[in-house]
Amino acid sequence: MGVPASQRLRKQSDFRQIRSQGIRIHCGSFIFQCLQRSEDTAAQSRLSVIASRRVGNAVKRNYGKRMLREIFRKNQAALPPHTDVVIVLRGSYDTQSYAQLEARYLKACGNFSKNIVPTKETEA
RNA sequence: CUCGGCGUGUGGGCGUUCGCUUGUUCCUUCGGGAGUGAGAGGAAAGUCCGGACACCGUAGGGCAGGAUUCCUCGUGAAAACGGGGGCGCGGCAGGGUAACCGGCCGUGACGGAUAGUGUCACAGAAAAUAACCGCCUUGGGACUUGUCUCAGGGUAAGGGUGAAAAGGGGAGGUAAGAGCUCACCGCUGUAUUGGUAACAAUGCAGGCAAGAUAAACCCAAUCCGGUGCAAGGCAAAAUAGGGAAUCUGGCGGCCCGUCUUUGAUUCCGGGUAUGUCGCAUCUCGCUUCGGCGGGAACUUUGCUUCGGCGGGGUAGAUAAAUGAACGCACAGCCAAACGCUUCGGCGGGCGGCGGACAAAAUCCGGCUUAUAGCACUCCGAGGUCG
RNA sequence: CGGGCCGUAGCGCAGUCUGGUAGCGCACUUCGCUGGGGGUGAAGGGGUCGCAGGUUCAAAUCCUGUCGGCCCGA
Repeated sequence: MGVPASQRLRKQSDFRQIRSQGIRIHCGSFIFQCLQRSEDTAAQSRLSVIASRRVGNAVKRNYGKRMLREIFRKNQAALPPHTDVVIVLRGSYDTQSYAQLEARYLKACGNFSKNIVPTKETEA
């Protein structure tokens, strides 16, 4: 796994919270969901990749998870701090290369940052 | 030489950088950090079998249920696999006038149809206690005097139907027929011989009594307690030892027996489904001392605990670790110039694309299925040369 | 990891246990009733029974293997 254990999402309650309160961005071959936690919790961003059986066999599922984890690891600076990310993989991911997936991921991160920053300013 | 097929083996290599999981050593401000090792497969897959291991405790007996099924030898804990043989079926070539015979190759879930029950559509008289037509015959009647008709009897040789028609095709025999009789073949029983056995050969007898189906029920023999790592242990947390029904007994298919005992079972509702252990050092060969057993006192031989040496192996994740980027050669696919051409193509390689099937999840042994390319054995087809 | 169920006409399902004719509803085609549509009536077409092999005279059905889909169990 390209991400250490402290940066993985594990609890069912975390998934439920992100699913209900987070922002969802469609990126073609995957769905990007994320939520910025309050600042008193752990400082690092966290990730989880979901690949259902509809995506393909075990080899295809694991390969997609690894690529997206690698993208997350290399581009942590693109995210606001202490953000939880859930990526739902779709079956058509293998039509795109690693570089194409990375570009879509960075675009989604940029959209998320633009959405989240003004709300923070109004709250402040 | 090319192409195709069955099977077996192999299952992309090297290097740099950035990362993940984990064993171990050291340091630590107990958060972690540093060093050094290890890190998917032949099928990890499907979950079709068998076992180890764990728990339950009706593990005793019987019934039910399930599994297996020619013989023999070997490996193995068992499932299973392999060698050889027997029998049946199919194919090939050969011998023989023929019946048939032995040979090679392939193949078979290959116990039992005289233990019993069931089923056999349509067609057909009849589908398993066979009389429709036909053949033969007895008695009565009619008349055209050898035919018809009525009542009865015998007959499985012939007819057509069907997947299958009651041993086979001949000779004798008869009113017509019939294993009624006879020889051969086939069948059953029995004896002898050969073989460890399955089975085969021969003799004698019976005299056709015996259709198919057991991947229909079933019978015979052998084996099987149930549940499965979501087994189960520990720790922590949470909560309402709540409500209803049934039975007075309950207990993992049922009964007997046994054990325990005053509550038991089922349903509804609620809560928890977190961490950790299980969960990763075994196997093979040789051998010293010792122990047990065999043998006859010595020599010697079989098994085995703790050791020693050597070979091989040694992943342990849990929203689930093996990845990403780049470079170099080696396979493979597409393919531009250009050359040859019998105008069908062949050679050639600028350049581009780019690694088969598929990923551990308690472990092990099998089975089945999926597999690009390469190598090898065997088989088949085509071409060329001698 | 361990269980269970289902693949039959375009769709939803019977038939499988107990072998022999593949059927029902909606949909589809043609025709009639109507000026047309809807509705209704009549007639008709359409199925390798998931795939492969085997048992049998004969397989959707029995047996074995395999592919796909669905569900349940802490």
